[in-house]
Amino acid sequence: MIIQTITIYLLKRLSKYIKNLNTKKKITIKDIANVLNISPAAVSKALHDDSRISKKTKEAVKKVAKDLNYQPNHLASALRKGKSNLVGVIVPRTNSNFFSSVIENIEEVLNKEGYHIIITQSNESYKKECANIDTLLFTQVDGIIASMANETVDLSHYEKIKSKGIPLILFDRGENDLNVDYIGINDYDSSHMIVEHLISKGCKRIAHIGGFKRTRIFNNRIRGYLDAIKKHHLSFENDLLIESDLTLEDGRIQMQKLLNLNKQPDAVYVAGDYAALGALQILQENNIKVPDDMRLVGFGNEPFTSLVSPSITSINQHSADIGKLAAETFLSLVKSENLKQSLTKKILDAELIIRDSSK
Amino acid sequence: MIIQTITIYLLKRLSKYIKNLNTKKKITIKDIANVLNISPAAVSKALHDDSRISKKTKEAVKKVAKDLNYQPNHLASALRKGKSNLVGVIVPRTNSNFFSSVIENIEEVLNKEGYHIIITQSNESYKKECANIDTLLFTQVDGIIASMANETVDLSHYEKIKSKGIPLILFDRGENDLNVDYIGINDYDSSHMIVEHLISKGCKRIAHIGGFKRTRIFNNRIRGYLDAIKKHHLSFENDLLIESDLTLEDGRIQMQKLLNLNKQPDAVYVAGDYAALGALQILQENNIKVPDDMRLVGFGNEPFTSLVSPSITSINQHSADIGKLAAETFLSLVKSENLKQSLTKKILDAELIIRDSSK
DNA sequence: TGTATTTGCTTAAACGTTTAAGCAATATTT
DNA sequence: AAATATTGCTTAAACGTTTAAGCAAATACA
Repeated sequence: MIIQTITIYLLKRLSKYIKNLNTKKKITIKDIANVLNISPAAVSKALHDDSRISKKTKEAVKKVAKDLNYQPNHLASALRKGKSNLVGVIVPRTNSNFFSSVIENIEEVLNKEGYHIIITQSNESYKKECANIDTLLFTQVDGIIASMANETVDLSHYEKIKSKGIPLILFDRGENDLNVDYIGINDYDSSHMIVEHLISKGCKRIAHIGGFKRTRIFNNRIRGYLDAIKKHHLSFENDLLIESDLTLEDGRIQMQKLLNLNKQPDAVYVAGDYAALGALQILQENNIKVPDDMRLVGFGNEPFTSLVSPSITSINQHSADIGKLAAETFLSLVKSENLKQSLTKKILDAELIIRDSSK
Repeated sequence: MIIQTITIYLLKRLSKYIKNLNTKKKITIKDIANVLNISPAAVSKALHDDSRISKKTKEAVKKVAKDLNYQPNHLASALRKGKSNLVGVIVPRTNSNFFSSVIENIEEVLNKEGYHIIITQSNESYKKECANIDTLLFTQVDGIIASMANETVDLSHYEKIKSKGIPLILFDRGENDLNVDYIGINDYDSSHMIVEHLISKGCKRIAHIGGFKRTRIFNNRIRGYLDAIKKHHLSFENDLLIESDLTLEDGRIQMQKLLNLNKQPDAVYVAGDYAALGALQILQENNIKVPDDMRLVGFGNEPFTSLVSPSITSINQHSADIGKLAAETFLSLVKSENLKQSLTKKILDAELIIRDSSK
């Protein structure tokens, strides 16, 4: 009898609030507290399964929260707790399978720990990268995981992140001078491996359409290429080493340049798969048989490399592992109280996937 | 003399605070207020150029803010003001030039009004799209501008946005049932235009590699194609109409299917440029001359369409205008007090860009 | 039985901002 | 000179949450 009375009483209070639902006023923890005649603090604790709240209260709170369609205000909790549970991710672009796979895995690891991610793209532009960092800092992210734009040489905007005491993790496109955690593959070794593979197939004039020298990873690939050439006493000509932005379009342009040489190469190693695809198109348009007349190797193991004909030999960068490691590095940084970042490199070995284009 | 004394006094206070900079404590307006011996309210107003604050105070506040490297806490102001100045953008993917250009223009328009954007990608996945919406609502965005994933049929997660009273604007991939603002091009007419262009070139068996029927825009393109075929009394065969996810890879696969038919088509209209590129690759690998043996038309006017040879005829979707219109629609919605969204379509006319592949 | 511990809450302050209201002091108008 | 308006601030509350501290009541322990 008494219980029934109480129930009816509560139902009345509830319906009063549900009526107000129409008038767009946001439901807060206070509203739930009012319905149940308990304090907002108790509601907050109940929603977070605090051990000092009775099971009965917890259930009641959760039921009312659901009935009222309560949505927690992230701004308020972030402000109070001093952390936003948001992590910013900056990539040059999201179109490549490599970056989107890294992002996917970052997200997977971080979601499990209650973090959400905000993705931004620099489009390889320094200016855009700065703007992205500003947006992320503005949003009060708890950390930033980034891969640098091609254009970036000045690092002051990254220093800004560090100076705010926010964990910064770099992957793929990193920079030693920043003294932060870095996750990547062994570009030098991978490059070396590619050249030796081509040499083993009898190639004598191996060209390299590389990325920009100023970007560390591309520089490493170029060094790996040069050292392997030197090691095997092959002739090196300046014309055979080309810098490129590694887009499909530029791959076409640079390949055409190589074909215009007096002495054409017998193999081309392109530091990116999209540019390699462009190169392949030009070769086919010029009726040059791949791999018979010219061997071709890409980098990145984009899905299409196995789909085109001939399929393109490439390097698998273990994007999933890189993403997971980056996220885990962030988590371990926020868990360790005294944030003092240092240059900690995690270098994964890459894998050469040999396909028709170099057989 | 007095001024000098005051200056020295302030410098001392300042230096005390600057010393504390090293101990990572965040600088707030309170700190600035302490340095200058004024109230936090005055600082806030000074930073916002309130007319009731003297020029002298404003300058002093801004100087100290800079010296202390003050960064406003967005969470606090968002909480207090009840708006985050953040707008969420959801796209199927950011790789296509169309979407990245739309995003760029959204950003340009919104930045001018003090808004920042958060980009999320659905990767054409319904599940991912729901997760994106949750992240954006969690971040308390002031509005959402979205283009729907291919997979999406259930609209309840979009209804969730509407029910929270947050402006929702759809573009390109929209859905009438949601009754919100929509910006797009006239897909039906564009499709019609393409078919008539091909007919004018003497084509009799025109195939269409289209998107998924369930997606409104692709359905419209299919209807435009069918109606144009019917209007000109061309024969229609089921085999000539194919559904595709419009990736480069699938373009290759579907083109191959068309080539395997007993009676091959003499023209192919592909509803996306990437898939059109894939189709072109297959045609060239099979030594089919484009446009002589087979005419080809794409959709979207991606930059590479003009770069490949033969260059590909395509439809310019006016991505910049779409982005600007979407952003402006959002702005006008937040400015109008009583947010009551209705199905307001802004349909732009598209433009057929005729290139070598259909000449 | 009395004492210590645990349970289940409440109170109140805090996070960093913005803003309505108010109040002197100064400037302008009559 | 008195009345009014403007300038330049301050005070205090608010946004919605979390959390340290505290306090009764219930339970456990000796």
